[in-house]
Amino acid sequence: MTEAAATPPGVRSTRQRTAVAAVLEQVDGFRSAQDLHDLLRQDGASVGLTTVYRHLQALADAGTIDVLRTGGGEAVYRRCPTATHHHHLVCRTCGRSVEVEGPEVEAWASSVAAEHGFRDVSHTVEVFGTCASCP
Amino acid sequence: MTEAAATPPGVRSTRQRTAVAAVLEQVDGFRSAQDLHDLLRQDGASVGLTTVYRHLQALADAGTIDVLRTGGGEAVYRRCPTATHHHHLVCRTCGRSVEVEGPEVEAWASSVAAEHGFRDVSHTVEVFGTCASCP
DNA sequence: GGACAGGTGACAACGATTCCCAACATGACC
DNA sequence: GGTCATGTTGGGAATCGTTGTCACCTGTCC
Repeated sequence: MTEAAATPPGVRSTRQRTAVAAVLEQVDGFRSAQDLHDLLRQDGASVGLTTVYRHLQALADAGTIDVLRTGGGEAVYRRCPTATHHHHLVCRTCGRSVEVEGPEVEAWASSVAAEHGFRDVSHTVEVFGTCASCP
Repeated sequence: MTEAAATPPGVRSTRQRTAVAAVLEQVDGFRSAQDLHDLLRQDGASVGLTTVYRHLQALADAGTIDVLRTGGGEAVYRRCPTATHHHHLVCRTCGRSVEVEGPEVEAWASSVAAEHGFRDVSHTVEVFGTCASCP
């Protein structure tokens, strides 16, 4: 798999690609592919579901958007302002999410992995809760 | 559906229930429901896939086993010796997993949540890597 | 204008999980 | 022991999110 920079040579900037990127900018919090597809429909930008999945995957591969798995196994996507490595504090009720950093968590993960002889370490850290504006 | 504590009145201890619990004791590391189903078949204990799912869910609800979601969206289950809250260091290649504790992570999660006004906080922290015995 | 490369989208296929429902096992009661 | 009520089981159908396929479309370059 080759590293795909933002619109590398040979990748066209089509109406659909733009529409998917645009809808991700508009929404706040994590949304499923189907949600985004519906939103696109509502906006009048009719884009096929397959195409939505394709672009989401490309964007995720490029690191432009973040992907999370819900408890139900559904993938949810979000365009994050922060390009650097970070984690999320997600509201269980409204889906709103806050980007958070945790240097101590990064340090803990590496030290724990090293301690047990694990290499090529990656980690998933997500915090779920109910935000202040939700009952 | 009633809340199922560890064998509450009205819940029978059937052959299938025992078999599912037993196979979880035998295996090391996280296994998918279908894997466990296959293992049961191999052991001669024929249990329906539906039943396997049912018991895994019940055990997970009761907190007896831990559930993780793989990148592919598949749920994997493991019986953990440690009853207290902990996290996992999982080998990407062989699936072997080590239970780890991270008081600093717990502290970080609560403080970050509090800082943003989130209540009823839970978190998922998993560390993936390649273990010492895998290439 | 024509050829070409890549993008698109309707639909089929897929894998994991859940639903449904008839058959079954068990314990309680007579 | 026989009957009944109730909870459990399991096979297959259904569902859901996702991916693959393939004919068609669109922009670009000559």
